[in-house]
Amino acid sequence: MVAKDGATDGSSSQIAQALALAIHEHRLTPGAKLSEDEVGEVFGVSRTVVRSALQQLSHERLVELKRNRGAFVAQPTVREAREVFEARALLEPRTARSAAERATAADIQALRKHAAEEHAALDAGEAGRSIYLSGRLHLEIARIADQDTIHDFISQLIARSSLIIALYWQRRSALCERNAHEALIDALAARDGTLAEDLMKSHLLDILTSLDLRNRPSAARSLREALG
Amino acid sequence: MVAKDGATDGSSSQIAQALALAIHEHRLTPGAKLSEDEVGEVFGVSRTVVRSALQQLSHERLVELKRNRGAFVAQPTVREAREVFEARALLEPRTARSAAERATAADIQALRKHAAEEHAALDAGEAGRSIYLSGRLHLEIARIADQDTIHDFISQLIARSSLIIALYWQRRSALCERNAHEALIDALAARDGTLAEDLMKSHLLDILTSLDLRNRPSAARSLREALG
DNA sequence: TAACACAGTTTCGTATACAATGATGTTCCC
DNA sequence: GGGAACATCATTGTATACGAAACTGTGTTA
Repeated sequence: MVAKDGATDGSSSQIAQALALAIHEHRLTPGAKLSEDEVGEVFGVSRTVVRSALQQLSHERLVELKRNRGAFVAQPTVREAREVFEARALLEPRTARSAAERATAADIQALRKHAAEEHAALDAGEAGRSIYLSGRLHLEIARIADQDTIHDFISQLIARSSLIIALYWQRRSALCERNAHEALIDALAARDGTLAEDLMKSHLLDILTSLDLRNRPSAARSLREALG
Repeated sequence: MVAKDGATDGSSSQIAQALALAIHEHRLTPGAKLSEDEVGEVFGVSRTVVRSALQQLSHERLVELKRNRGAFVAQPTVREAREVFEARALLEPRTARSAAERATAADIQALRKHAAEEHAALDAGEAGRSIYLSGRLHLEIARIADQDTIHDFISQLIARSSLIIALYWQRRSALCERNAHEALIDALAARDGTLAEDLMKSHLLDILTSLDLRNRPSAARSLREALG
């Protein structure tokens, strides 16, 4: 996969992507029901292809399929939240190191542009989009490391992180991100693999500790509203 | 998931599991075509549920779905082979350390039983089954570490490794496995996390270097023959 | 008033039918 | 005889239909 998704097998993958984006940007919140009929009507396809899309998302752990009950946007538990960041801690620091060793000037430029977009979204008050773009930055780093398999794993973990943040984020300490990403990109630009690895490690720890892993506030919105 | 797969949503997952087992044990070899009609006839279900099963397997990278062409048992490239073991090198050693720190007496006993089965299969000349059981041993270690998310990743990597071995294995050096697994279990039994981590790391390296990552011998067998 | 039972409605699970795409075999022309 | 265009066939992609399971609301009863 990486950059362009050449293997998209038509409509079902497109719908899965659209739904995933809506989830990433928190337009669809954890617990929201995804009725097959309703999704099918929104996208103008039959339930057959919707089922295929939902199954894809279920395998990425973005939606949960309950037998005879339907599909719902996943609600990661506290335990799952810890596990996801445990896995990221295993994968991303070493990947950041590889990325630092491989990054080209064009890569660095793309990363900076990405970070700028993220800041712009944050300044514009689009919190959901900024979180999505923040995840994309991590993914871009994984892409630079040029390991598709690990990239795919990180992709899934970031997607789930988006859900986790939606559930367990506490308002304060929203600005730590900015400096962290800047420093990371600087390390990559300097080809300093060790520094990049350390920064990524502490960055992930920062995110984890900024979560409130006790209670679970939630808010389900309707599908049609989220997809407009 | 881990041990019992409570979330299996009925027939399609069962069929996916049956096909996965056939692939693990090399009764279905890389490149083999999985016709929807044929699979449906074998299992006595309609194409609808077969498609669902094949889609599951495609997400696990065990089968490749080619649009308008059908489903085929995946044929990992040399690059994919390297990537899979790269990912395993990132995940499994640290997981082995966690497992060593958590393993109970019952866990160790289960591991030894598992290893015994593996040896028995190897002695009985059931190469395919012994490879499958070898993978299961790695998976059991991940289960002991009690990290479902990482466990799932490792599960997928081991499944793909089975395909890689089917394609790139060279006959000689079949016995290194035996000692490696014994030593690993000993380290876990001794609660020596550092040793377990090191052993796992070198064990994975051993497997990788025992592969011939240049040419690709392959042999497709018919579906009905493999499934009896 | 609260709890239970039942029927109605909605939604999912699976099978089947039709349309579209790619593969195969044949024929015709050079 | 070789190759290209075409027709036929097989297989997948999608839609629809029917049966089954679960949720909802109402009415009855203790």
